[in-house]
Amino acid sequence: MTASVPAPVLTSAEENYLKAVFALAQPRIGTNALADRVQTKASSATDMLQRLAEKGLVDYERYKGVALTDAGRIAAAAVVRRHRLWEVFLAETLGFGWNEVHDLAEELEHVQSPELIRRLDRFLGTPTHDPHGDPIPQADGSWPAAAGILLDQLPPGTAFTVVGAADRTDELLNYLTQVGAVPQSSWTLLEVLPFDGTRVLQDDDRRLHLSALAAKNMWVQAHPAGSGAGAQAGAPGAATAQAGAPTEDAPTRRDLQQWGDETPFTDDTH
Amino acid sequence: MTASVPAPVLTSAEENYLKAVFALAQPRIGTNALADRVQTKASSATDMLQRLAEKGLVDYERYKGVALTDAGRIAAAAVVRRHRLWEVFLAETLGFGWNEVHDLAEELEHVQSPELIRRLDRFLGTPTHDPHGDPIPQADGSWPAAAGILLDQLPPGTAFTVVGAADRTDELLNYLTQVGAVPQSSWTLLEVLPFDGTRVLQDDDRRLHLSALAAKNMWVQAHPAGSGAGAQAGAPGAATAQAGAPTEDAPTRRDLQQWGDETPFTDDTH
DNA sequence: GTTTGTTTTTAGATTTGTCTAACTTTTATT
DNA sequence: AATAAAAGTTAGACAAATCTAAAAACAAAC
Repeated sequence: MTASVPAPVLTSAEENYLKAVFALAQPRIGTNALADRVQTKASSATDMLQRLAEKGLVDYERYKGVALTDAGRIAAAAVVRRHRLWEVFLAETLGFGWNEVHDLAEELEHVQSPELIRRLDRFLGTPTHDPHGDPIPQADGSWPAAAGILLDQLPPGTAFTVVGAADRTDELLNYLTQVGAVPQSSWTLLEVLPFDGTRVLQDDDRRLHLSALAAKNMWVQAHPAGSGAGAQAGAPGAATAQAGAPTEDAPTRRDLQQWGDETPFTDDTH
Repeated sequence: MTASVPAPVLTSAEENYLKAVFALAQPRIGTNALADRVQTKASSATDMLQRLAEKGLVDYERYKGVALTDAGRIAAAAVVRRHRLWEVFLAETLGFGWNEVHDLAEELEHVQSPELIRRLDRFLGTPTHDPHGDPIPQADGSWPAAAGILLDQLPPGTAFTVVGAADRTDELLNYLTQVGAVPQSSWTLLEVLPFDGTRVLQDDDRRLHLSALAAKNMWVQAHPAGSGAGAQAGAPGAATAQAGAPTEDAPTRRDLQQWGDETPFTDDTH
């Protein structure tokens, strides 16, 4: 039954543009930058912007770029919410690595059903952050605070848990996965080499050197001061791989207590 | 990232037509019947059939209807597999009722990723039948046998478990859901009224009258001869709603031991 | 074996989303 | 300010998927 699928309020293409505007429009964003982001040509972006403007989702002015309207911001947040919930599902429930979830979530996010998202959210234990540490817009429209701080800012001698990556490129994610610095893994920052800022990390059984650049792009959560070696910040209740359905592969992060308040909003809305 | 989604081998529309041909082409199916099924006009069906024929998926001859080729049969089974696995997920994991899963699965089935389906299948415990009792084509291409027999055929005095419905219309599913004759519920067939064939069922605490027509459209599995009152045929290991994610709503069936061998192939491929 | 009626196909148009190529506006440079 | 470069827009075309309207093929009935 093709027609049993209800006509979507927004097409997948419209949602993708909206998400891109949301991600890039600090105040406004230009046509070229937008086209670049959604992998089309500027002319296509112009067309779409005019359509979105007609629907009242963006504030568009010829030659002056676009910004989201309030309605647009709400619609975009809904798409981001769907995307990130699916990412959590793919990582935690199905065991995909954090470097594999994005593209699939990109497809799943366009399935239209508020009820589906509500149930998925509930099943996953109402997570606050996706496997990359990005905040998941909540059902009430609120945005959780950052999942942690950048490894960059952590004082030496501190034990911590990896909770995400500020840079979600395959290069970084694959690298971190390979060396085992994945979400939920715990380490101690032994020292910061004075020469180039390299971070020396210690695991239960491995020692790892990370470049300053890598450290600047890893979200971590420091363990409470007086906590022992294997302290884990993870909360129970969320859905991990289950009995009868053994999933191997990369582990992922879990919802953790909040931190600062300055949601850093690193441009990308994956 | 629009372009990060790989170009699909088949578009959603192509998959839908394919599924329809698969469902209806006993030997062959006419253009009108097909158009009817996919909710389009005959002219659109003609266009699409010519495209599918070019791709080698159907054997199409002007004015003579279509049949699937071997390649088409394989492709169609893959779509049906995806659809039914998602139905199981929606029902068992997210707690949707069996009358709600079809439309959503219709959207989810077009997400392109063999790995996703492999993991979903594993997570669900490699189920053999969907919430309506329809067989799920297995990864190796095999088709499980029917989930049970029709309530129609059950001798009075037998205890049984509901495992599906041969008619998946909203009318029947909603009705059965309302009276509690849902998948995994257990009953005893007390008697068949001689006048009109009404079935009298007995629950732990309720008595229920079902019309002969309803009985003819319910898949049930008889409990083993010497089993007591609350005997349950359900196997463990599959994924139901989990801790931290309480899902209410309708329960659903579980994989059960096989039965006959004549997979009845009731036309519809939902 | 024509005629009538149903089924199927063709022809032409429409919508969405895209493209290239050409043109216009804005911004930066000298 | 004049001009070159960059950014943005318009125009025209195309592919997918659909539609309506009209023509063609087939099936039956008389």
